[in-house]
Amino acid sequence: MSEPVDDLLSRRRLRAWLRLLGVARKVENHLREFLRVEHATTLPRFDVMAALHANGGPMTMTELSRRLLVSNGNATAVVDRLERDGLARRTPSPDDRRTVHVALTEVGHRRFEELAADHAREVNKLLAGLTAQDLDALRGVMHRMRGGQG
Amino acid sequence: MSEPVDDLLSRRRLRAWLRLLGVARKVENHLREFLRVEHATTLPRFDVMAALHANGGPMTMTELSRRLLVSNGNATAVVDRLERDGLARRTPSPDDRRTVHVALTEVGHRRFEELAADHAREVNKLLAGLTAQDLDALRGVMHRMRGGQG
DNA sequence: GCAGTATATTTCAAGCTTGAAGAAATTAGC
DNA sequence: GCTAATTTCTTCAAGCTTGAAATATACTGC
Repeated sequence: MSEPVDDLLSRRRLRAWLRLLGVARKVENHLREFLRVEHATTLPRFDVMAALHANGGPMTMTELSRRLLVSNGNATAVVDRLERDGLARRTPSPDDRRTVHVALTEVGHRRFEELAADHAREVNKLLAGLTAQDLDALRGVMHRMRGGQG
Repeated sequence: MSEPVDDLLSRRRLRAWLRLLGVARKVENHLREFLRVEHATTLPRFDVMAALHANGGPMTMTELSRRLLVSNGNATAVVDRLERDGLARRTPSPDDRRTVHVALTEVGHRRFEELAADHAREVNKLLAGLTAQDLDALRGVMHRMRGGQG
């Protein structure tokens, strides 16, 4: 039940994945450091705030965890801390008493807007070497990569 | 000290990064699940074993943490668990009493070889949609992406 | 040799993350 | 309406991860 993986293309795919992962981690580490030093916050917090901000209205915990590709237990923990710091707020859903609506507070929105601009600049700096052609190519590759899985 | 990031290329770079991160997380989550269900292990353990296996001889903790782009405290923790499970072994360096040499045990090597083959197959499956041209393109893009940072 | 500096590792507190189990509410089938 | 299955969220234990402090050793310049 396991054919050997030794043809050229397979090997190249594995190398490509390892390379991709390495580059992604390096960029992620850089951004984590940037958020910590310049804005005294963390990547998970930023991700949650970004999702809530982008969504316009409030989200349920499940929507949030699915969007961010993390477990629901994780979403609970990060939102707990954002709420503790006054950046997010939970309100019970009027329609469904199982669900909670999470949204940024006014302070949270303002805070995120500051963060987002700097974050975008930093990403742009890190990816400054990429041309429009690179972005075109990457777009296609990411699309076909994502297609491979459910 | 902060120019606005609103030109087209900058915006595309940000979107490309978010896309890349999303795809990488999805693949990573899939592999994590695969390792857990099929092999009762975790991605960090796999990464450490892979580094030790690939290196041939033993590595120091610092070499290991730099290779994997993680903190030294993290390397300590994962190696602790691998050692506890009899898969890795620490031996004091004869040359430098500050450093430790970490290596896989015999069992660790055998275990990793089983894992590695399956892991490679799984990656190949996830990336099955990528052609040789995609891999060429990705290679260039990753190279230019990495060039952007220290 | 000594003082100061740098390096290697571990320890620690805090936070992140997961998967499983539990509590509460909704939905579906009868 | 009742029961069973499903959904939503939280809690929990374990593990992962970080950055900083502590410890121990090695190096460098006098």
